[in-house]
Amino acid sequence: MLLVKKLNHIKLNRGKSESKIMQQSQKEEKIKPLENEEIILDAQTLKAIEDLLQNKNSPTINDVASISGVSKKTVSRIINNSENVKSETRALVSEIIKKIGFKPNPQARALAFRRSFLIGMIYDNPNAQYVVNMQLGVLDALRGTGNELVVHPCDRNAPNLVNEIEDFILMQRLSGIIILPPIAEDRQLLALLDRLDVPYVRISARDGAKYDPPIDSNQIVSVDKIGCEMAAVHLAQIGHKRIGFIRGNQIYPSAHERRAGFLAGLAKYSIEIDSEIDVAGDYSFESGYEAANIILSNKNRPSAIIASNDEMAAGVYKAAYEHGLKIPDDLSVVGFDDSPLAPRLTPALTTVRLPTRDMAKMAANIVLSPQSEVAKTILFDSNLILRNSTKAPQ
Amino acid sequence: MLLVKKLNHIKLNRGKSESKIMQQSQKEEKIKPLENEEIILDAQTLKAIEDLLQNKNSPTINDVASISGVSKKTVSRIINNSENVKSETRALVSEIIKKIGFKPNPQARALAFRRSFLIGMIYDNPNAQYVVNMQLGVLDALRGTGNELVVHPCDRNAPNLVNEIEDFILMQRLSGIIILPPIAEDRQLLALLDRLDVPYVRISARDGAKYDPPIDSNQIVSVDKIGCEMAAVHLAQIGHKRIGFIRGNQIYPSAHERRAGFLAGLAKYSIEIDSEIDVAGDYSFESGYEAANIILSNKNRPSAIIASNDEMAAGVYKAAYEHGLKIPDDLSVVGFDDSPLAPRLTPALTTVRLPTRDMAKMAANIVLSPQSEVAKTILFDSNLILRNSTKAPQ
DNA sequence: CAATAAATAGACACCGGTGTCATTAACAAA
DNA sequence: TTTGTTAATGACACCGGTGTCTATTTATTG
Repeated sequence: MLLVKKLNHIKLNRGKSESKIMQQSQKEEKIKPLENEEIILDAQTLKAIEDLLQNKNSPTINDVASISGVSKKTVSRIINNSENVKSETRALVSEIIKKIGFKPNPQARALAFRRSFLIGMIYDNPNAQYVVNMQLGVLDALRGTGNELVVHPCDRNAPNLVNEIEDFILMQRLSGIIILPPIAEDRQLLALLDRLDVPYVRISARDGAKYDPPIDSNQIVSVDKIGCEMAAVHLAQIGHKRIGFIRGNQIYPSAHERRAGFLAGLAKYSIEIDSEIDVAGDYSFESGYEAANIILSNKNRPSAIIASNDEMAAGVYKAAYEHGLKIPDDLSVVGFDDSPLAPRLTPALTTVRLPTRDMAKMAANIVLSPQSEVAKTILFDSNLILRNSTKAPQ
Repeated sequence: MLLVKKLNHIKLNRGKSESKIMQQSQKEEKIKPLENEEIILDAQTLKAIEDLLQNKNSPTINDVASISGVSKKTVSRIINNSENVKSETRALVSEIIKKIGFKPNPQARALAFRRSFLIGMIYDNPNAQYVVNMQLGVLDALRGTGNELVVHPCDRNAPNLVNEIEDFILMQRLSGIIILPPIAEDRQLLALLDRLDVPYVRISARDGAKYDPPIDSNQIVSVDKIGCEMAAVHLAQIGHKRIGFIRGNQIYPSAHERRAGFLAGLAKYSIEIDSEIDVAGDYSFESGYEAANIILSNKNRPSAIIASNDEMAAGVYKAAYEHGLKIPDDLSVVGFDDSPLAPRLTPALTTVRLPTRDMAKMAANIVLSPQSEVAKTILFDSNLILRNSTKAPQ
């Protein structure tokens, strides 16, 4: 076991002659460490650490520097894992940093780096569970990186939305931005983000490259289509021949993707879509209720309904109840989102789950990592969660 | 209409003699403004502003200072609404600040002020809607104050919870903290907050002063009791004589308060509580389901059940369904929280609403305002939301 | 072994504000 | 007019880090 003695204790800003003296004494004291070195600090250093810890203020980089006997720039290099630091120096200073519990001040770093180590999450989404899952996912990725999450819900209809968000980003000097649907499709906002030169990731239900004009940015895409296709296939497999569909709000890409999945599933079983039971909705409970009323009043009532989200599926439950239909015996229902609502409905709702939290985590990781030139698109599959709201038709 | 000319354009850090010259020329140029003064800048200043706006970087306090011809300290005073600034100076500099769109850099201020203008929200709460409402309420209060919200969900069972939160607070130098239940009752955490000397507000369902030992801190208290009492009174009024109750998790004060409200309501109608239908739950859907099964299997089945939250009320729906009981005809149900679930259940659930968002807004306002010595307690009443899950017994 | 290059460390200015204290201006009282 | 007092302003250090450039060691090479 070898020792690394602390370098020395002289003041900073010393003159040249002093500097030379230091180097000499240093040479004498120091012993080169092997692997698995153990750092042992001398009594004087331990005393200095002790004294410092009495102090109520949290230690600064200057404290570390003076105790270690190096310049604060060297400490800075070690904090930031920069190159060109001798491994012994690094080991010693790291030890002292740990001993005195030094944590670099984020505001000071922010000032010097010209960015805040804050990640902003911008959204206007009514689904609380979705938003919370996204926050949790981002925090999963941020943990231990020294970054924090600043949430910024907004109103997509506010006239000065773009300006407001610009102020937010510029003032806070955000290190990165994650933007959730539906405003992740807002062209003006995306133009702003491109202009501001802040790393950002869009979360969406459809690949931006497929738009016209295409959106060229990092994005996390949930493949909503797959899940809806699985739902349709599931219903067809257990014997349903006539299946109603309630669409989402058409301004969201997700609505188109989900319906496309539904159609794809039907196509596999050569079932034709009947426009009379393919009804518009807007993702709200009420619209689901109304759409279900239309579908269930059809002279050739379907034996199953797929709703484009769980809210609307809950509306189907209400309409079924009023039509005297029992779920799943008289009517099978499938939702989308696997919201907290789904398992709590009676009977529990079969639905499609998106890996929301994982998507957000991935988004944050991309924002944190050094940006490559080409925009990344990462796809996440959705999948079907079977519960008790579907059954073979009678 | 009178004019305020800009003071002058000399460089900062000028010598004394220069300084005198400035003052003289200033006297000649300046005209005292009346109320409703209109600020007119001279051509030279406008040119300087023009030049600055070409620059891509956001303007700094030095830019404002040099254009206005005052020191940056004076600009600082104006930003912070300090005293001892001549009203003309203030008007002029404010005008220039507006013209060039100067926004003080929060990180620089944070460094100098030794606090970050970030408000932390600390919680471990599974109810997404509750959390999101709290966030929205806090943001309502923060808007326009230059503060931002940093969210910090955590795990109440983590062994190093206190240390982790201490690091969070100290490193980020939070300007204030809002802490949500249930961890707003955690004694260790509260001890930490007291020790750290950061303004914080607890949100809770029971007045901390009533604890033993009492908690002495700013707090926003929801009076859960009132709402439950109203629920019990409502059921009694429409004729229910035998009412079941499902308790919440007893580690939360809310559980006690809600049950106390229930008992108070019964007492008003001289209804006695039967311990056989006063069943434990833990706020989860499953526990509600199981408790309801116990209650509904009672030989003397009650005609109504009050559940301590909506989740458990949804569990009651499931149990009722399985017992072949129709809500509300055979069984009335009342929940608590007015979660998004409540109106989406079939039939829509009568429940108690807490003014969550308003509570959070108030909490944030307290955290932002200069702290008085005495701890504030602010009460918010809950109230009953009537929907379709209650009906006179048959 | 000297000459040269590469690795390591430090000095100093700077990021963009605020605190403290000194200085000057404005105003009231003598 | 002079003096005393308060209002208004500025100079300068400082908050706690990083960037740049220079100086010093150490390693490499002819």
